[in-house]
Amino acid sequence: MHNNKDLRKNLENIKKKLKDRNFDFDISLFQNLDENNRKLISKKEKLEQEKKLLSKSKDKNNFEKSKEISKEISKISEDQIIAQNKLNKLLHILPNLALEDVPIGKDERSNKLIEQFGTIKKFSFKPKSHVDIGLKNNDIDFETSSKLSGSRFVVLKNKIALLERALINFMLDTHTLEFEYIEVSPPLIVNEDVMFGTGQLPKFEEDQFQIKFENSDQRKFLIPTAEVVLTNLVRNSLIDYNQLPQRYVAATPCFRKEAGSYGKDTKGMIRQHQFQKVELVSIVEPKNCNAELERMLSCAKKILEKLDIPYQIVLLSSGDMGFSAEKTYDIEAWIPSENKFREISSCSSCGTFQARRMGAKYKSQNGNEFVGTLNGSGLAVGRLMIALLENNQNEDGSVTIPNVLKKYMNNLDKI
RNA sequence: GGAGAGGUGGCCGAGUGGUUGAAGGCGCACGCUUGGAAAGCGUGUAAACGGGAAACCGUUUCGAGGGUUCGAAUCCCUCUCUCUCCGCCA
Repeated sequence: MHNNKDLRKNLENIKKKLKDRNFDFDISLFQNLDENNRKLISKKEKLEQEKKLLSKSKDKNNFEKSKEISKEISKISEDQIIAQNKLNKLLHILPNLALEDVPIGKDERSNKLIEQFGTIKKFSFKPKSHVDIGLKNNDIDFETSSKLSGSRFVVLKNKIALLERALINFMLDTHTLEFEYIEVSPPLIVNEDVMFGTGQLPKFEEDQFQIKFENSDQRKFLIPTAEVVLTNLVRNSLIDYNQLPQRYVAATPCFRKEAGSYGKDTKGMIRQHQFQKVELVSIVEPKNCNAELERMLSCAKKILEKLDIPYQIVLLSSGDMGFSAEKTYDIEAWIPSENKFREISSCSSCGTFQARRMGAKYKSQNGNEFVGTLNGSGLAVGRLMIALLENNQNEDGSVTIPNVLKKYMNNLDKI
């Protein structure tokens, strides 16, 4: 969410920057709604002041007049709330603006390759996909999952289930012990305003799974990522500056409808309605957002380096970034069966965009200011498992367990 | 699910109809004191929105929303959350 005053002052500039985010901002619509709203506010305030004076006078002769003003106020208030809602409807769907060093472009074709790590293994045989590898013992079982839950779910069994747990533990240990993230085990169901805070609502409601409780008209949602809960840990709060930065990590299931992606990645575990993800979130002073983004990226990269999986870093273009982001790096891991890199993490700085939505501030030296928020996958577990299985596969169909993972895998060398 | 008690500023905590945006304490900031620090003393310290170049001014806000009243933190209703006890339960 943007600052209203900034918006008013820099309309043309912001319109241009929103265009870079593929958002067509209607300036005159905004101005009409904004002016109408402000007109009603000042009208209301004048009446309120008048009424206040009358009641303070405690003069019985004024009481009738005061009653009349009350009626007028409630009528104008209704109009004002309607005007405010109309304005909010527009403001709430404006995406964040891209930082200066973000490449401008409509879509992923303008993304910028930053670096590559690791050497891509040359197989002496045709590498199998994770789906085929999982067919052994039926440990990645899509047949059963479709029976249970339909498409885009999976049942993992045996050593593959163990591998999932091992990867989660390995990542959590790395982030907590080496990088000072605080481990959190959060709720997976959250309130509507929490989803608003990080920007999933109102614009992306169709991607979310909604939960309805009995005897309540409140809507709740399954989290699409732990970013939602971890970032909102600081919602509606005022933090002392010496309590920053705060760094949180959580491994949670994530739930997504994946609306609009029908037909895409239908095979295998790449795109599921439910998947495990280890998520990193930082709450920082806004001036430190950039440094923290680099730090977060390096924490996520470290996981792939320890597992010796080749990856590349991509700086997303303005048009390819998520709604709340001001700058995003994707980490893409090498997938042998597809002969290409695929997204396994996305690390974003959101500046103060989410903090405004959440009402998250800190006491800085110059008064109370909104905090900066960042989030990144560290990493997506399902996709990491795919990368690991495929990159470490042997001709006989077995998969070699990397050294760092052995202690989490009951000391197995291979599966 | 039953019974009770609560939700006040960054935090704790007074406050039961009229300058209460709100005592007191803690915290924080600045100053004095000190060789330096701590302690001590003094001063200051809510937010949102609107107007203004700014100083500043105005309105709102005591969990949320309604109601009573000329006037509500204070009275009434609904909702919500927290705590305690009982029941049930992984």
